[in-house]
Amino acid sequence: MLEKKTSSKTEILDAAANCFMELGSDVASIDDIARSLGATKGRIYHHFSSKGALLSAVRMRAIMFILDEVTPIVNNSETPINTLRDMAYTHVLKILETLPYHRVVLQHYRKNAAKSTTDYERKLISEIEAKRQLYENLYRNILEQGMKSGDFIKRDISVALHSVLLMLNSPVFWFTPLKKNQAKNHQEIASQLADMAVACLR
Amino acid sequence: MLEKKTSSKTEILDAAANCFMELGSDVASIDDIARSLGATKGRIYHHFSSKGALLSAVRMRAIMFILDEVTPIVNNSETPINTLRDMAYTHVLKILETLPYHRVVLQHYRKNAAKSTTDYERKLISEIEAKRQLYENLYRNILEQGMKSGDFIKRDISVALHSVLLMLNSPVFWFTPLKKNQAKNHQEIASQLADMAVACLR
DNA sequence: AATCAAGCATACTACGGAGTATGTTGTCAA
DNA sequence: TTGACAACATACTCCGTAGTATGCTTGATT
Repeated sequence: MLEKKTSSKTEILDAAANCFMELGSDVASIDDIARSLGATKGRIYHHFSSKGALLSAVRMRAIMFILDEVTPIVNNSETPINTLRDMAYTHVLKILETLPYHRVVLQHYRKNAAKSTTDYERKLISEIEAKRQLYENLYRNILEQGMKSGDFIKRDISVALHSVLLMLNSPVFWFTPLKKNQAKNHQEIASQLADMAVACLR
Repeated sequence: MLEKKTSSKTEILDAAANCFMELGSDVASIDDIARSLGATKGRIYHHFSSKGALLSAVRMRAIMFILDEVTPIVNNSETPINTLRDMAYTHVLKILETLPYHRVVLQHYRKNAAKSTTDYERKLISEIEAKRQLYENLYRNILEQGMKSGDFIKRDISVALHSVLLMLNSPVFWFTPLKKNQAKNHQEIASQLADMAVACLR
């Protein structure tokens, strides 16, 4: 019964991610999302208190996909280069698996403040921001560590950090899913991007 | 009189770029833009036939900023490495100068199809896409040339191309203008990003 | 068997925003 | 000086959409 509920919720989240991705989260209406589910508004408002809350749930889920996969990699006492490469590879692979969610996230990379948001929605947004910071710091630490040890060239930490992270997110912009050899294709892209990410730091 | 007209138009474009940047092009209303000009809708609709046309004008202006600066660099018979570095440096510098416009562009990197667009607006969008393709090909040619000559590592051309271009656009995401040492700051960022762009290809 | 709530659907309201129709002012040309 | 047009402002209309209030159905519980 609890599983029924969460499965219905994630089904809504998946549909919302797709609609937000295709039309943009401002243009896509709740009715659009409901229609893509073969349902009506009632179903969505039963699970989410507002459109902003639904959007935040999509964004949070996107971040947690990545955070849950990459966090365990950090503490394995490898060299900065190998650790970063592992993180980058895993990041790209997971991005490609859950692409619609991350397309939505990138729509909101800059546009933080909507026109009218409630306190509750602002709280959700700040929670998302906290997770994003957490994730960013994983990379910041590795970069600082690598620059200190001489594995990486010493650059402005902020410029390097953002550039690398954005490069790892680049498939969100251009990747189009194919049917054939999907897994292999994903791995190849992840491998190349991980190589480039490491390369641009040396 | 003609100058008066174009100056009023570019003034509107600047205001639109700022509003679109801050609120997102879907949320920002024509009234918002007019208000930021101390004017009303009438002024805007006198110069632009619709909101979509105004948005397209902003996007087109953004691309032309860059295209006009970078295109002349290509044909100077330098090595691929030096040419690419020059292109990248110029690109970043111009991006930083005209930041609001490019923030708007990036909001629409994926979201091509709005909900209801007229034929005229679709024509504007296809013209923008053509310019974007033109610009992309400048880099594609240099990359192919450099991979052939051995200056660059042979990678998937598409992956490398998009990654480099996105890296050069990365300040659009994180850069916040300061008052102090602005020009110097711009040049330093451009230099670092150009270095990284070249580095990740070797 | 009756009750009750979860999980929706249906039918409404309210409002913001795009677009339009029309009015107003300044400027230049004949 | 007048008429004509550019460059706006003002005052509307109309429609889509977020949100709500309420009704319906089904399965679990007592």
